[in-house]
Parts: sequence; C-alpha cells; structure tokens
Amino acid sequence: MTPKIITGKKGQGSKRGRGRPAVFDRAVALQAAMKLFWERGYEGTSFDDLISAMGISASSFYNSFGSKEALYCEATRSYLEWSGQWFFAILNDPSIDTKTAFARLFEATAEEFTRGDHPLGCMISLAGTHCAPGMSNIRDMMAEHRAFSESAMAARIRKGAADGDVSKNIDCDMLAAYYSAVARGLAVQARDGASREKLAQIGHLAMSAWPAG
Amino acid sequence: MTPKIITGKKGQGSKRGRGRPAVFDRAVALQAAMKLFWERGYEGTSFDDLISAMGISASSFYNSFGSKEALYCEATRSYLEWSGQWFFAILNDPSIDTKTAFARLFEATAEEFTRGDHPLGCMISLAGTHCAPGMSNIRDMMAEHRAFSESAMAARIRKGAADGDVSKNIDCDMLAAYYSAVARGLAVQARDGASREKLAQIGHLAMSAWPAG
DNA sequence: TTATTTTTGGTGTCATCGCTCCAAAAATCC
DNA sequence: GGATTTTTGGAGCGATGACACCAAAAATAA
Repeated sequence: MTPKIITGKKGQGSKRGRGRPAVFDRAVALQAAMKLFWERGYEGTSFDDLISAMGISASSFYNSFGSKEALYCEATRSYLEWSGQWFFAILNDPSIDTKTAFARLFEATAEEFTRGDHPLGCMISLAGTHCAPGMSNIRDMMAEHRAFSESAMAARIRKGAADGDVSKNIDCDMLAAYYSAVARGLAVQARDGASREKLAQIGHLAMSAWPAG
Repeated sequence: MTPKIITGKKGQGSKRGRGRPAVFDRAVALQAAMKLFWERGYEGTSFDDLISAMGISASSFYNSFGSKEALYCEATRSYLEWSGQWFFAILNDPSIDTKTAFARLFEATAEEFTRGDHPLGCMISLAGTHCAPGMSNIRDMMAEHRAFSESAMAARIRKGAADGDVSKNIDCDMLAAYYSAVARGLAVQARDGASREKLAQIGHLAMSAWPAG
C-alpha cells in the first residue's frame, strides 16, 4: 500500500559505488523506451514490451526507473531535450527574422517528422488526447507541453514585433496558436504516411498566412 | 475458436418478431457508446465502461453489438453520419463559392468542436494515431476516414477550379491536405481546452492562406 | 579473501479486460 | 394457454497488465 518512493535515479546514473555495476546503459535503455512510447503512446505500450525493448529484466526496470509512469515522464523529458535542440535552435536563431524562423521551422518539421531512424510525427502532439479516466495526469502533462511550445512560438513572435520585423498590429498569441495547430496537424499527417514533400508543402502553404508587414 | 458471426443487427433493429423485445433503445445505447469512444478512444474505453454507460448487460451487449471492435466501427459510422451532416452540407452548399465554403467550414468547426452536449474536438482526428501493435485495423480504419475527408475537400476545390472560382494554377490536393491538417490541429486545440473564439480565429487565419484568384 | 553492496532472473500476485456460457424471464404467435 | 423465440442477469474464464518479492550472483572496498 505504501508506495515505494524512488528518490533518485540509480543504475548507471549514480556515481561509481560499491556494488555490482549495471550491465546495461541507462541512456540507451531510456532511448529505446522513448521510441516505443513515441510510436505507441503510453497506454499502447506494455510493461513487457518495454523491458523487452530495453533489454532488461523486470526488477532492473523497477530498480532503475521506478514505474511505467515515471519512465514515461523521463522519456518525455528526453524527447523534449532532443527535439528542443532543433526546435529552439531555429526558433531563436538570431541571424534570421521571425517569418524566416517559422518557415525554417516547418522545413525542419517536415524532415524530422519523416525520418527513418525514429517514429513518425511528434510524440507530444499525438499523446494524451484520447485517454482513459485515471490517465488525467498523463493527459494534463502532455497538454502542458503543447502549451509550452505554443507559448515559445508566441514569445518569438512578440520579440519579432519588438524588433520591428513583425507588424505591431497582429495578435501574437493567436498567430502562435495557428502555427501550433498546423504543427499538430502535420504530426497527424506524418502518422498517416504523408511524404516529406507533402509535409513541406503544407508548411509552405501555412506560411502564406503570415500577416503582411 | 470459430468466431461467432453477427449477420445482422438484432435487438431493436430487427422488425417486430416473436421473442421478447429488447428493453433498451439500440440507437440511444449506440449514441452513448459513441460519446464514450469519442471522449476516450478505443483503448481508453473498457467493456465495463461501455455496458455501464449504455445501460445494458454484458450479454445484451454481445447479442446486439457482437464485440467491442464491431461496436467501435458502428459508433464511428454513426459519428460520421452525424458530423457528415454539417460537414458536407457546408462543403457542398451550391449557393456559395469554394473559398466561402471553407471559411464557413471552419466557423462551423469552431462551434462543433466546443459544444457542451458532446466531447470536445473530433473523434476521427484524434483516434488511432498512437496505438498498440495489434490495433492496426483500428489505426488503418481511422487513417482511411481522415483520407476520405481530405479527398472530399480536394474534390470541392477541384470543382471550384472547374467552376472558375478557384485559380486553375493551384494544387488542389495540396490545398486540401493543408486544410485537413488545420482541422486536425483544431481538434487537438479543442481537446486542450481552447475556446470557441480561439478556434474560430485560428480558422480565420488559416483562410488567409487561400491562394489569390 | 571476506564482507558489503547492488543487480539480476525468476516467480508470484492481484486487478482488469474482453468475452462467453447458462438458465430464468418475458413477450409474441398459434 | 402453451410453445416458441429472444432477451436478460449473473457467474465465470483465460489472457494480459503492472508490479512486487526474494534469493542467487557479481563486483568493489577493506
């Protein structure tokens, strides 16, 4: 009944201690879990699928990651850290103006959503929209992540307005909401098998809604 | 092992026969199931949730609907029949031009996605994107429905090009893919709690990408 | 080497899931 | 009213899901 509290990451994460060192690479195992969650979602991924893909036993899993839900949170953070690399690099590139940043964002999105070395689309856009009651924590977490990326877009547009490369008359939050919606739609299109070219052209069309300066 | 084949709808569906008539209204039960599936998705909705919401017993469920998967298909058809009402009425309204039809489509979408009498967003847009292996039939079914609505949009645009109210130089399929993506994005935004006004403004912004005649 | 610390495999457990069977009950037809 | 046909409630089943526990194994510190 009393839930076991995992205070800190153990396994490969702790510094070289006394006992037997873990035989598996925690980062590699986490990455494998991330891809599975990305592909199938939280509820679509079973405990057995996870430990099998991660190449560890049930007890190692429990020792190192605490629970399926804790692992999902960690995998999500890992995904965000990874996708945030290209996302924020482009969004906040100081050498380009706001509109160009968004255009490049969608070019990169078309590429990233259709790569062969990881699942199609976006782990965040597709997750936690359709879920059982009792999964509200998961749903809320993903909604927050979506809201975060939308607000990052809004901040970039506001900066553009301050810098003078975006008209001061536009509603920055609404423009960000629009491009956020387009990104979510691209994730669904990618999942349904849309080609890189198709995604790129959708993004290009979306850019033609950019308000005139 | 030999799967029980449900040849036709029984229960309230069959014409007044000999035996004891069903005590529940099949259409009402189906609608309750539809709303549950719409809210939670296929995997997020349990058998017990269903029979409880439908107000019937497990055996009545099995007698009348065959299986959870068969019910899901039927609920999906029911949803499409219902949402197709407003969708195609606007898309194929002969009294308005193509661009106006799409603008009205998004106005209606903003309203329909945020009504209090049924779940938020769209049952089709959100379903079957993140699912377990073995659910490929469900995933494929939903992807087909999405492709169908996209092709209906493309057909409307092609008709517009033929009628002369859309430029003949545009790529009709690509424009449809773009508006399809926007619709998917609106469904996610609606799920995340976006207001009707926010959705309407996103749709309005999306319309400003309409190619010049 | 010995003691200590930690991981590991295997097994067990409890709940849920989706389904299935069965006999009683109820309504119609003759 | 009796026979027939169908629905209904309830009990139960095999599979899966997500852990949880434990004793053996392995590696380091002393």
